Amino acid sequence: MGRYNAVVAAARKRLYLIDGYSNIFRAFYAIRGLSSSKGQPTNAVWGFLQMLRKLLRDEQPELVGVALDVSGKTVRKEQFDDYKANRRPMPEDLKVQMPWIRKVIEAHRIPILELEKYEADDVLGTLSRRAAEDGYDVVLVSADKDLMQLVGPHVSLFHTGRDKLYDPKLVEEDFGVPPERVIDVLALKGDSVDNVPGVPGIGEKGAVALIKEYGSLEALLERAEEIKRKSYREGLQDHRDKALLSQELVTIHTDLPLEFSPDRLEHETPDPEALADLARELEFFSLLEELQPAAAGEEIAAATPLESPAAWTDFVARLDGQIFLGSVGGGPLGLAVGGAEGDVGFADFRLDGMREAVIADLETWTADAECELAGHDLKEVLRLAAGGPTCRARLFDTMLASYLLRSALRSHQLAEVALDRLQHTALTAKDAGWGKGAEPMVGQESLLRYAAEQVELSRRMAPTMRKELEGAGVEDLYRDLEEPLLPVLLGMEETGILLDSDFLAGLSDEMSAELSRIEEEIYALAGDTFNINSPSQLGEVMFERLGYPVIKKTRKTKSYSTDQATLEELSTQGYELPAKVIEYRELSKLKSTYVDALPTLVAADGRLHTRYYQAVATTGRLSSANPNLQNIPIRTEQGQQIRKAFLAPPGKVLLVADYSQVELRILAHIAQEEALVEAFQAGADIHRSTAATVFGVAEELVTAEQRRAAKVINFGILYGMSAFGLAQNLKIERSEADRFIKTYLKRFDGVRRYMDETLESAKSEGKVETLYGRIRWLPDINSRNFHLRENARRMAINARIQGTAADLQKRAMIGVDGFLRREHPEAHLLLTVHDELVLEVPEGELEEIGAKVKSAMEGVEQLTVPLVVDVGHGATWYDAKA
DNA sequence: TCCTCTGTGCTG
DNA sequence: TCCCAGCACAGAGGAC
Repeated sequence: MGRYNAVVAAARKRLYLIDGYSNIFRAFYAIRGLSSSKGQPTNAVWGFLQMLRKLLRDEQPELVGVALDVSGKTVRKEQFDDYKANRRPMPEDLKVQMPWIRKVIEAHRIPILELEKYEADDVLGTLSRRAAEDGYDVVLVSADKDLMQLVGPHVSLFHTGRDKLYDPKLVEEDFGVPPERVIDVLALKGDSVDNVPGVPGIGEKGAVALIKEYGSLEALLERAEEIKRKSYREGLQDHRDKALLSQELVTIHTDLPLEFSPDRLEHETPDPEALADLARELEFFSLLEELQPAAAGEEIAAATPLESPAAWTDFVARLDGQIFLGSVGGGPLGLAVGGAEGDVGFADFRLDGMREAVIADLETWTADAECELAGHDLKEVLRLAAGGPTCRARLFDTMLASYLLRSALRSHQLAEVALDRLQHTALTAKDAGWGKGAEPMVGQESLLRYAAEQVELSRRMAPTMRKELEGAGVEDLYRDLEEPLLPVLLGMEETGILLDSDFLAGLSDEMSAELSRIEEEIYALAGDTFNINSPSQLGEVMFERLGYPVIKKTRKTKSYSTDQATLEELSTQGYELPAKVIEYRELSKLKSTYVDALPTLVAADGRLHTRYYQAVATTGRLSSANPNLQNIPIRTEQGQQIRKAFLAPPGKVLLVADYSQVELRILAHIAQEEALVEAFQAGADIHRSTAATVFGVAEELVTAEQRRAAKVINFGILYGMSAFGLAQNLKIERSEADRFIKTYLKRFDGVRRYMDETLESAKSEGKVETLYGRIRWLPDINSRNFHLRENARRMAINARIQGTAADLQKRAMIGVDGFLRREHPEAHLLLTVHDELVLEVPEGELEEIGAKVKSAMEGVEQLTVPLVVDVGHGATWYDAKA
């Protein structure tokens, strides 16, 4: 008999009943700020989807269903008028996600369980009872502990929030009473959200204790006069009816007119097509990636291995029209090549003479103005042709096209763009055969597949992208700015800048000595040694061991903040250690990030070759990495020393040219702000002039303090700063900051108009544009989420200004590079730092080139205000400051 | 051991 | 609710 039962028990099938709403609400509140590029909020859909997929994967249920409420009046609502009167309406951001959540459930081929006029809880209650009776093991999946009342011998509750599976024993352990008494506790304590009155004065603790003592609500009410605690006794005697009504309200019905039909609930595999559609629409890229292998796209054939230089020559001879190229591997290892259609060939540079043959053709092609080269990230292809040649060929780079079309895409790497536009998951370097220390062999199938993609994916995207560039009105920007800039950047990277590593080595030793001195002082003050570089250890020392007052906590992990502002505040409060830590931090930052790191990146020619990324910054700026030469210190005396390590070689000097106040000039121009325009035309000190206007004093009477405040306000305006931010920055009251901003906008009416117009057009078109039509999309500008919306507004204000400055700088670079190549072949552009250019020029040509660079930069565009460029020169970057 | 996240700080 | 745009470091902790 026992044995027989065991077999039956093991054979019981498992039915998972998912409580839709409680899981959806939980997902909605647990995940914040997720939305598609079109502004559709997706947090609840995503969270619910994750929960569902995890459940299906981990539990492999045999039967499954999701219960949802049907909108409209329920039987309960009719019976109890006040019931759920307090329940707040579903947030708008969640409401719009409900249709998608239904689609998610449908795509998984899971039935939605709902019954007109009944609540989901009652549907769950009824089905779980029937299923248990019919021999199933039921698992309720919910984040709502009210469902504990349904738990029984064959019904358990999986609590999604706590990740716990409740059987009757665990319910009693965790909740305090067995499942059948859960309603009594709920009835006593009430629930303000659902407007269940309960008994006044009795909370969860009291309710559990009372039910434990008396056994049930009925017994409790009967023996109410025996209760010792007065408030409980009187509460129960006075509100007997409320308690009974509450019990009725919290009781989940298990007797709805509802069939339990197991056939319908049999779990099927999800519909991959429907899921992929959904993932594309809602931009769930990681899900899409997961699905791709199943939803196989068009196969991409492996590249044809070109076995010899002769095979290469033969292959390329048959190409006419556009030539697609893709570099393969870091070295690179080889080059993939193809025409507008047809096979892709792969030239492996490990084959004898191959590299030379390829480079010879590349040089021919780039020199030919009739030739059209295409591909993704062509800078890496052209790098093979020695010395960054004057490129005359037309270049169609799908990376740059993607950047102009959707600057805010996570990245513009081939894999990312292909996923976005072709829904194709590209092979990774690892797939191709690269691993730790290993590289794929010549002719290896995986390498040939990977190589083919480098050309094929770009080739599939190119024609549509061309049309889109035209449609979006950014074709000129591509042709006149980004395309000609590409070879300029390549030239700068290949030239590099000379670094004095010995000088830095000396600096490093001095810093080491200084650091150990400060270190000792810090340990003495702390009473022990610890790692000063560790924010968590430093926080523990200061706020726990030494008991300093906590100034603020960090955003993500809520640990003690130890940033500079905090340390400064502690220091002004008279603590000695924080000031030492500031000193230590400054020095150790300079040492580790610059003094010690830069020499390790010097190439064999003694020079640093940074990379410029043309498709990274969302505003149109360039970024620099490996090393980043756009953040070399300048603000402190100690930091400036590092610039002494950047040198000109013998016979040459460094020339530095930078735009003065370019962003404020652009603001004056775009906003047509008369007060600013006049100041710039008069050649005034712009911060002083702003101070005079805002504080209502004569320019010569502006104090240093007022000028400093005006400078902060001027920058704040460019960034869309709030009164809060300004107050924090100037360390003044919010109300005072508010007054500053109000006065500023009153006096600078054009700026106010500029802001209003920018926000207005951003709201109606979902984007803003620079002076040259560069687009910044702002999907969150109309979001109902305050944080997202305010961020988008600030970006809108700033993107036009910063982006226009970037456009001007890029134009200037193309102009300067052009005349250098024609007229001063020994001079080179080396660096660009947003509004500054650094060149290396022969001593004898210094004056002439300086004048030409200045006029090229200043004349790059005719604005309402003059563009002013300051020029300086010297043997080092330090000496060359303008 | 490698990788990712976090806090911090450098630039325009 | 915390000012735009980047890159890189050290520490910490989890995956392998």
